[in-house]
Amino acid sequence: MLDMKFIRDHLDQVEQRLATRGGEISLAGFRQLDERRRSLLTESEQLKAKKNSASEAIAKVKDKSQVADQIAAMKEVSSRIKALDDELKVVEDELQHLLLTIPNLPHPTTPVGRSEADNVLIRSWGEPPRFDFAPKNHWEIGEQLGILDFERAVKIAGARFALSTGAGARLERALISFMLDLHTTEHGYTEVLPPFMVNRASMTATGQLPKFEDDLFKLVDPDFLLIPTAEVPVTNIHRDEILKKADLPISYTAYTPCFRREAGSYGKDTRGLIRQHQFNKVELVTFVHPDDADAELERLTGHAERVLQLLELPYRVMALCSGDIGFSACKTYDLEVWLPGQNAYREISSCSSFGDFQARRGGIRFREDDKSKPEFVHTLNGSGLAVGRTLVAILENCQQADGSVVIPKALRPYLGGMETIPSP
RNA sequence: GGAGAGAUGGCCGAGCGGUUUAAGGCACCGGUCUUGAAAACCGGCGUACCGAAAGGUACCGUGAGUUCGAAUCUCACUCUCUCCGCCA
Repeated sequence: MLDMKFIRDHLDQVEQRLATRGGEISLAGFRQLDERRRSLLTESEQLKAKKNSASEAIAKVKDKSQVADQIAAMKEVSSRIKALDDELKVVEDELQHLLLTIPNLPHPTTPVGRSEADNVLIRSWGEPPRFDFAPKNHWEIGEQLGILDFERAVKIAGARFALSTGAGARLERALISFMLDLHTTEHGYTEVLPPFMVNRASMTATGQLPKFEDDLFKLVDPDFLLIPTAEVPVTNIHRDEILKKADLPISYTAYTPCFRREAGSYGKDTRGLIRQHQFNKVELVTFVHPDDADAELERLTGHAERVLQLLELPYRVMALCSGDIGFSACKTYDLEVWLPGQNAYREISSCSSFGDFQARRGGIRFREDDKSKPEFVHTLNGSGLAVGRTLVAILENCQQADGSVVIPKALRPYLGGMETIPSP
């Protein structure tokens, strides 16, 4: 959510900066609601002041019959206040809903562009492997090794679900442990294991609601929603709190499954593990002082990159353009891992800075010192990494001519020293 | 699922229609005293919104209602705790 006062004072500038996201966002409705709200509020509050002082005067008189006409007059005032407050509530609800549907302002360093095609290459790491045979897709490799079973997953659940078995299941568990250990021991994150279902207030704070309800899986109980990312429960750890400046930065890492409806992506990535209704992810979430947010995005992105480096998987870092960043983000770096089976780089992590956008929605604040007013913290998060896609990258990059897959060295201690997944 | 109890400021806790600008205590911050510290004493100490300011308004779990006036009365809901049942 943007600061209402900032929008009011910089209406044209806000409109222009939002326009770089594409689509059309008009703030004419905002101006109208904002003015109506303030005029109703002023009138209502003046009448309340009058009512309060009259009540005090009436209270001092013992014989109420002497002030019967005053009491009658106040009855009028009260009903007028009620009428004003009723209208005010309608206006404020509308204004609030409008504010909740306005996306974040792109960061000044976010490249301006319309689509994915305008994203900017920042750096790349590692060399795509050369094969003296035709490299296979991960679903071919996985099925041949007997570690991925898509057919049975369809039977159990449906399309866009996967069943890992044997070494596949163990590899995924190893990846989760490996990532969590790296982030907790070397990068200073605190591990958390949050709820996988959250309430509507939590989804609203991080920005999934009210606009993207269709992307979420809902339960019969309407109060609970399945998380599409650990960002939601973890960021909400500090919702409606005033943190101490000395506590910042706060860094959490969490493994959770993620549940996404993938509405509107029917044609895309229909085969394999790339796009699933349920997938595992290790997430990084940090709360920082506003002055540190820019540097923190670089650090956090580096922490996600470190996972790929230790796994020896080639990748590149892209700065998303204004037309491609998410609703709540002001700046985003995507890490794209090389996938030989697709002969392309594909997203494996998305690291974003949200400024005070989520903090304002969620009331996450800190005090500069004991005397000063609370200010909003800045929040950031990134995948560190998407576990299913990491499995895909390992299968495709580390495949051998004989159909076996060599396990990256860093992962072997988590697999009882296993060096390869042998071809059956 | 059944029965009961409760929800007040960072914490404890009083208040149960108008002397509450929410008592009192603890914690915290500033000061006096002291060689220093402690103690004692004095003062300060919530959040949000409207306003150029002065100032005003709202908030005692949430939402409605009664009343000239609600932390206080009524209704609904939510959450927490205790016991019973069920359960990994």
